Amino acid sequence: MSTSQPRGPGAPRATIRDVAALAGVGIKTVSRVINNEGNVSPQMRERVGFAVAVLKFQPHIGAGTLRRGDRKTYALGLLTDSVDNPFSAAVNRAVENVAMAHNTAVFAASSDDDPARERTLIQAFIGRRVDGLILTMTRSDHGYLQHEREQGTPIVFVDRPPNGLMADAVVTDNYEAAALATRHLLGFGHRRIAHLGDELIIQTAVERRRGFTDAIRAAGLSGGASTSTDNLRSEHEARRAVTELMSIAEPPTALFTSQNLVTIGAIRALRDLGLQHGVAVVGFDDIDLADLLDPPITVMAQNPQAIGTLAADRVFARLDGDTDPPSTQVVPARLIVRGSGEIPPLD
Amino acid sequence: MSTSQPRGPGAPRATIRDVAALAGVGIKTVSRVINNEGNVSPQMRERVGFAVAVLKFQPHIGAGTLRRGDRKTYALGLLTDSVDNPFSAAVNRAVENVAMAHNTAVFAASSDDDPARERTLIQAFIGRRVDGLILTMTRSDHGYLQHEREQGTPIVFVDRPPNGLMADAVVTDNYEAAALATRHLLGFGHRRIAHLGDELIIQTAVERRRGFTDAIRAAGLSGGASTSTDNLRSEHEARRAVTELMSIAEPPTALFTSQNLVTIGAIRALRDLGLQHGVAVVGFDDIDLADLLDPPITVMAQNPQAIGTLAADRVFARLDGDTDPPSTQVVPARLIVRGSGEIPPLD
DNA sequence: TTGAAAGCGCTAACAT
DNA sequence: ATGTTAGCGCTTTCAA
Repeated sequence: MSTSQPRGPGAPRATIRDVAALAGVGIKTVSRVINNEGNVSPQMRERVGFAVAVLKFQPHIGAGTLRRGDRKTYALGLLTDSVDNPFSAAVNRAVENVAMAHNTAVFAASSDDDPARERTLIQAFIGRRVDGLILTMTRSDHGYLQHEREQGTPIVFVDRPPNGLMADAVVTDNYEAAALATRHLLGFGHRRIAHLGDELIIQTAVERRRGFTDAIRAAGLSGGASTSTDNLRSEHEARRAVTELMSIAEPPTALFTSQNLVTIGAIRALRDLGLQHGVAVVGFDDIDLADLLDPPITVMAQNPQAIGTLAADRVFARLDGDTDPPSTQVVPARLIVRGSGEIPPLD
Repeated sequence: MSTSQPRGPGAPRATIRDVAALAGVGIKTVSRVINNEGNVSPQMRERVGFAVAVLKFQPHIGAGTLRRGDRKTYALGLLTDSVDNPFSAAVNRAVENVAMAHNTAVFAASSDDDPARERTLIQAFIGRRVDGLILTMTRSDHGYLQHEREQGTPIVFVDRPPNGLMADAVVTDNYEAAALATRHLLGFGHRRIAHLGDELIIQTAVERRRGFTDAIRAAGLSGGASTSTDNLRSEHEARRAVTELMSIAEPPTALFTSQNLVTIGAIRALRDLGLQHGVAVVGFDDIDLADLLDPPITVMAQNPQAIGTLAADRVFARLDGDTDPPSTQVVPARLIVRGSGEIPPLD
């Protein structure tokens, strides 16, 4: 084991010039070798390769970016609500896989669905001249992105559509998926269903709420029978909301929880009350171990891997010169029936 | 909503020179303003600010890096096994929080515990001249990092100690935590305990296995009574391994599963066999919803948030000139007793 | 307080 | 097939 300590720089970092000097060639020849260009004799290639190895030369990608025609940084900016959220983490991994195949690194950042933080992080990406942006945005106006688009930077919105911008997007049909989930509950005879939703600053929360409300109306139920609690920002808030909800006079017999953390909070609340087998639950987003719970949780599952992959593919297609009009790709969600969503109403 | 499409660059991106020209000042003055340096009159500041706004000028951080004395890119490289793993995702988020406070962006990459991929990704970080590296490594030799350290780049190892390098590290005491978990099972009278472990290419897997084995030996049990199954690389493999294990003549009465995915695979296998209440389980790493399972899962929980925070703090301390000898910080793990680990042996 | 010139490490354009 | 020169957008150095 080495005992040397990090006492700051030892030998200065080798540059392309150092390599050229050691190999006794011009710097352009070194450039040709490290970029695998043609018109280099095998002997040259070897001499340069030797010098590169001796000096442990690592080309400075940023310096190349500055001079290169295409100005590529070989970096992407990915913004999600949080790298720590399982849904976003799956998107993140899918994006990384595609990016890696294109020699591209990924900056990952978490907005916490805070419009100010969101903007700060995007500016940071732009200042670093990322080749493309993959963004999960709040509903706040983000027209400020237009300028960056005009510079030619591909921008793809994931999970939620853009606001005030015509741009590529990869999303789930949240309205339809929520309506489907709601109809599933209606089909089992429920007439008092509660919707528990995320912050309405988030576009998908609005869509899911609409899908729920319209499905309830279409079933000919009065709005009063079914309720909606919005702006639940954490598992904790969801838990409290459900606990309160179940204590009212005629409590709901079924819950539609419109996001993974909300679903978990609701399940905890029902457990606390011993109602997990008495109240039906359908959640939006799949949850790890949902099948091992008692009852197993029925969910409307999105496909984050597909969403991430398609979004990254779109970015690289644009970088490769695709000039088709912006398009929105809809990734299907699917209902996974496990048990919690098939509990009939008690009364 | 705008209808313009992304037809490649419109007006070219404004540079510091464009701003200077529009404001009728020298570029150094613009530089002073955007970097908030002193010695600029208020009038100048405003004139420049106006031009910046008109042109929507965004300084090119990479260009500055090239010339600046400190050479900082204001970017960090974070390598974990996968951004998609809940443990790593929690580390990732903690690192991001610290980095953001230092105006620094985070490249996040997933090694899949593959030494070749690991090296490729680190080279990519180095080529981008990140200010610091936070790495979760396999046990493969990584002496090649020494050169980068000598260039002054702070490197902090997270979750697993470095191999062939004296360097900062932030880890859990895996040996002790595994021994503790094993003693917990022994305390309930188990004499046939199975260890189900991750790939031995991973240092922590080796440590946990050692902790298990030593605790078994210290209890005066013959090695034969307790078994170890290693190199389980997925939930699926763990599930199969446990299924087989339970079909032998004298099957174990307790399982120590040394990683989150392995724990989940084991739980599924026990369920399949209807043994979830008959065989004790203690898992390493906490699992979402572990408390809602039947039985709730007892785990030895690490603290990924603390690990990520301390690692990032260490990087920035080094960047701020800290020259203390490399140190290893040990973050405590704690046993969370929930039920599955307190099931007594049947025979 | 302000600005002109040089140069960071690389690639583009143009010799040879 | 190889090398020379200029210059990417900034900051540093130094002069005014």
